Amino acid sequence: EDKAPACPSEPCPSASSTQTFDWMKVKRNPPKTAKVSEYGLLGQPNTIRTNFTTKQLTELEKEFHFNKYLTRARRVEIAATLELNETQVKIWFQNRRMKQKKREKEGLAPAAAARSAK
Amino acid sequence: VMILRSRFLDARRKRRNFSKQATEILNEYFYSHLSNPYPSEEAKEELAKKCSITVSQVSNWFGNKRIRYKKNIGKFQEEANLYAAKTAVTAAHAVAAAVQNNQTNSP
DNA sequence: TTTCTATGATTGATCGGCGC
DNA sequence: TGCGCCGATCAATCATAGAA
Repeated sequence: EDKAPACPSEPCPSASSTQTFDWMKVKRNPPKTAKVSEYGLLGQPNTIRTNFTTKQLTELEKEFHFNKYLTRARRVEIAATLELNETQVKIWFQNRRMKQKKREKEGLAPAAAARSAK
Repeated sequence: VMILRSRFLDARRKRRNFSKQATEILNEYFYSHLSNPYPSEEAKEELAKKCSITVSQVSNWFGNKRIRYKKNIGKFQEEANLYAAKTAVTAAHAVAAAVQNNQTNSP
């Protein structure tokens, strides 16, 4: 499954014992959260991770407990209220749902493990 | 910038390093699959069991390992050689076990 | 004890695939 | 052709454990 000799795209310039595989070259494109303005020309837009404020997170969390999924209207409303992009709100909910699922999974496993371990 | 970095005293505060054996197992898998260190869900569960940690922790470990490895390959060279030699013998086993986990590889 | 490094966890955002 | 979601992953950062 991974020992295919023809997979690596390159042999690797100077490796003493290991080569450079494709996964080591993977590069993510910078966030599109950019707001062209503010910087006029260059000055790297928002190529960095947005740091949500406690207020924004509190509001998002509150909304999440009310509804796990957002409607377009609600998304627009929240984005405006919290001064975030609709995409950021959408992504936040997406990540939040995954986090929730992960918690439920981690929350039940220990119980089952403890039960079977008894 | 007092910033509310406080972040609710995250859970990551009381962090515990994994046992030496666990790290040993994870590294063996990582270096014996260096061409594609992406364990399948089933492989993660198996590793989690062997290491006595959760599947999420296994995922975190591989995520951190991959990023840090490619960030500074040179720094891991010694470690890579160490495990490469150590796992060379068990490589056949790893491959055999991996055969059942057909991944998706398309350029 | 203080400083620096190794490492586990968190999270905003990206990538590829799927369904509509 | 496009959008939202899922699952996995990336990448940067946080805070601590451990080495120096």
